[in-house]
Amino acid sequence: MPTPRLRFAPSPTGYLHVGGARTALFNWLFVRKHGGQFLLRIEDTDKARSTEDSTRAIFEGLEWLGLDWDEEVVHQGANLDRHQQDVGRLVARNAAYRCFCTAAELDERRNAAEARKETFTYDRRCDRLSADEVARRVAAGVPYAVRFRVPDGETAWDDAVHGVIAFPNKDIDDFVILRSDGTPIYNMAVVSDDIAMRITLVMRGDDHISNTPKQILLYRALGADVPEFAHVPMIHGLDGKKLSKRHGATAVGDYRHQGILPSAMVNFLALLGWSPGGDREVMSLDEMVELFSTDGLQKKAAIFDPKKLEWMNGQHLTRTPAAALEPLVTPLMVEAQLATPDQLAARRDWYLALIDLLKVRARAVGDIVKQAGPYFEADIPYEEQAARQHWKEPAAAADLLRLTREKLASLEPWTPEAMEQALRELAEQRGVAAGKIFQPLRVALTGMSVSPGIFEVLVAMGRKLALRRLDNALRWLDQGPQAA
RNA sequence: GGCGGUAUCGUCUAGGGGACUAGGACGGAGCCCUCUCAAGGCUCAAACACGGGUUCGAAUCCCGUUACCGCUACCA
Repeated sequence: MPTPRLRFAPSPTGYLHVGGARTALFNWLFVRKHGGQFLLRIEDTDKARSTEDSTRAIFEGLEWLGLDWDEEVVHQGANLDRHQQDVGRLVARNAAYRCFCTAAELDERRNAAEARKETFTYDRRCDRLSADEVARRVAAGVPYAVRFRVPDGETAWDDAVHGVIAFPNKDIDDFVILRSDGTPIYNMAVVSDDIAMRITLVMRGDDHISNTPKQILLYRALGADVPEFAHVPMIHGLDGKKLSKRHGATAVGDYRHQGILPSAMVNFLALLGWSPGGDREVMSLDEMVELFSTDGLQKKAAIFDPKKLEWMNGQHLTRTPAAALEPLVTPLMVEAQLATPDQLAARRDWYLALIDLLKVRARAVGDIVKQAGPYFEADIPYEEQAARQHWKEPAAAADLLRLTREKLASLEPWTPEAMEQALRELAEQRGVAAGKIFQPLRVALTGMSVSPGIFEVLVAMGRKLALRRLDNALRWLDQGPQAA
């Protein structure tokens, strides 16, 4: 087997779509598994729809996902000369011919055929023109397109995911390969570029299956080796239709901003249409490289389920070390005005421990920040629901909180074990369930009825801040909401 | 319409002639753990599209039907 050379060839007409990202991922996994090169080609021949911004978005998306590419990025638009030369070779070899039919004439004939409920196929009338006539029209400056003359027979290939697929050539029209303005049609440009890039395996979406016989015919006519093909399934939305804007976020950048980890995104995308076999689900990129095989590629379209992505993200969040999460979390901490980068850096060990404490309960990066407020200096609000439920009778609640404060103020050492012992003792003395101490304390400390274990909260908060929060809560309970 | 592709729980999938009473995961319901919420553990509901073959035996192989998807441009 020659060294594998695969490519990802997006059109820069929007942002990096999750479908494209997944196709890129499969290409990348194949190359990193078997060795070889993963190349990037920007199909920017459609100048009207291509933008610099979306090209950059594609690079950023791939980089974020960790899909690095080899060699220089190829811009299809820069290869116009070669595309035209290849068309010229096909005409010279008599594999293609000039067609003087205008778009308007073609439309008319197509409509007429449709009206008669017939399938329109180009009738090759221009292929029957004499050489003299063709020369005469060319000399006269009559505009022409170039059509590929589809030979008789059948075109088939052994697809790496579908097995043998065959098309009778009679069902393939003599398709245009060069427009009358001299620019190549998609199939022509792709084949010309894939030959030039020495691509050995074309792995792309299965919406290209019916382009493949045309492309194979082109390779052969050009005298080039035909590469292998692997057509991977599409991604659909929850309603079973092709994934589009109305299904919500479709750009990988959207998920990045929602707080999805790249490792989770890549893991989730890989499982949409590929399986390592067995029950493996949560995997790192390295593990996927290890396990990847085209045998595990699915034939049917997969539906994008955001719920499972969230779950997957939660899994990756708990497995990712705090030090790796920190660069993602810190900007959000700063944005939420909880602390400055310098303050966080000054007590990095404490900060990393806090991230470890909160990440277990997070499904998005931002969830860590949402829970982080109580551990920083600024005063906290009390959730109405929490206060109502756990501070039902203010006087009694204040009473218990005061005793709790006393215990904590003098507690030595400041450890979960000591805290637990002291507070359970208190509960016993007062003849109440331990939860009757813990829950009101949780509200005083965090303002919420949900948090990590209460002793973990106390440790992360530190004695000084914890006592201050208790004092604030007591003032609130004694004097009403205004006093806090 | 023509051509091509696909078809296992709601969703992602395991499965490649007998190990299938069809397994796992998400989501749903419930229980356990427990100071709350997550996490974790356990349990439950939930699928081989349909019809014919082939075979001693079919989710697995073949054919047809149906449904869905794609292509059918001087779009990509």
